[in-house]
Amino acid sequence: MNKSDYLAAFLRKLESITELSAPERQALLDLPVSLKRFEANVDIVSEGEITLQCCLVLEGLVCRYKLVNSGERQIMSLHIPGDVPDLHSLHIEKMDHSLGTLTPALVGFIPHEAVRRMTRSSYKVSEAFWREALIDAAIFREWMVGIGRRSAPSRLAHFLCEFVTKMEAVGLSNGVICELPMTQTEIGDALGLSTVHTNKKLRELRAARLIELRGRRLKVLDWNGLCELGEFDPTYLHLRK
Amino acid sequence: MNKSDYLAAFLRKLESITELSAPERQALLDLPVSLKRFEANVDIVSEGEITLQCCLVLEGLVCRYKLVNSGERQIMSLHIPGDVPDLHSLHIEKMDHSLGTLTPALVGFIPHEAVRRMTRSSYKVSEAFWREALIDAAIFREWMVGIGRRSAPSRLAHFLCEFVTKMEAVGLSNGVICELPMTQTEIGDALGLSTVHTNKKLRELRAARLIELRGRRLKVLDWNGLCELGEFDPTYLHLRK
DNA sequence: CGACATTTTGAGTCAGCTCAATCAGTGTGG
DNA sequence: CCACACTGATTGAGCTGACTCAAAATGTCG
Repeated sequence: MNKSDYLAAFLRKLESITELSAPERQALLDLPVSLKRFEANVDIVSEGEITLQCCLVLEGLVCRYKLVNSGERQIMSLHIPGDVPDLHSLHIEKMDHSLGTLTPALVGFIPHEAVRRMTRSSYKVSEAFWREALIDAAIFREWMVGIGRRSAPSRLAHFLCEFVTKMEAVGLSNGVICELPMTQTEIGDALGLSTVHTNKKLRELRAARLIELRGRRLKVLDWNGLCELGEFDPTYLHLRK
Repeated sequence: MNKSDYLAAFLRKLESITELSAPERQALLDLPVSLKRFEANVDIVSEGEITLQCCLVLEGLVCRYKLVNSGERQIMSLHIPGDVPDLHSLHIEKMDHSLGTLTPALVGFIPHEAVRRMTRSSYKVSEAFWREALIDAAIFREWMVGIGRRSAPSRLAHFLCEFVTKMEAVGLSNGVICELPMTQTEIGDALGLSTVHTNKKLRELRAARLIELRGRRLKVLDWNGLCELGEFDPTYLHLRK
């Protein structure tokens, strides 16, 4: 795999939400990227840091999180290959949260400098990135609604629907089966639930024959049932097609 | 009050987060705005609509919300004079949530057309708006942490700290006293709490001499105590100064 | 003075939490 | 191949923060 294969994941992601012209695509492929591997459960960028580069997830699963004083963690978003989870650092230098790995990961770093040069030379690219930030925000809102107003089983169902949909959009799932390399504690941290409760409700989803979940592998047995339970409507993901 | 007085609120808001040059300021003041009044508790834009204009809050309090099937509401953000709560509609046409008034409000509408012309002619303005969207997202994240991982009293305290801070940034509070024209039901909807529980915990904050809250008027008696209880750290608001 | 919206209170219930084991899967070294 | 260590999944037994229901008190405004 060479550099443009890596950037291809990024392109694929961008094109799942926006249309790009050939020169724009080329400009993106020409971005300078330096690669770095991380093991599982380490920070890529920590809260409070000032960054001079954006990071691009190439392999693995990455999350955005914050810790509260009691020591509990809230995971605020998940990032799969193709995502640039800290594009916002381009305009907001100081991180108000951390970015960490959930699995071993391969990450590409692109200097702000280079990204800014590109967004300033093409308003199309600039608007594509802006749009990407807006979709991120839409996902935050949807999670907020879930945490604030949905029951644990519904939240769980919604979470799984969203994950499969996002994985499918970048070709990492067929819509039925995908890798879900998170522990139940981590899933709970994303949904504002305790580990024990997450376990019990996950068990119920299996008992209801909505899903199969063994080890890191998720299989959706009843997509409609899962969507209904989670009140999942993918509009907020604003995917093309 | 004439048109540029209205746009001045918007400018003030933008300048609380970004620096603008004189020509940029002028271009913003030249934007075409049409005014409309709304009574309390009505939608300005509803979920599912496709919009061709951005709305600018000039007077009153506006919120972004979503309803879930059980009929419960989650308020996802509050918008005070100077805010453009649906700037995102510029790049995401279909609303995935509603925008409604909490009080009678005066709203200005600016055609997407005009905004887009301006953002495309000045990358500074474009980046200012982008930055604004990123700050919105940061606030969503912070609310998510609160709803997911903080106790009711802590959430309440955090909410009040944030509200006063935002009001102060646009000159609508002196940091101690401000209008908070929301019912306890609405505050609960913003925090993912029931009305009754909101009432009881608010009462506790008063009993602890942290705040005074009568009618629509909030007075902070013990700012440090309130911040501590709410674990309030304003970094995520990314205000200048 | 109504009529209506909002706040407050009390009582009882329950979803989700904590604590404390136990079980299962995986990897390691001998 | 087995014993041990470690991580993650599961279970059971309370506990409690937050919820619902219902009613009373208070405020607001034409």
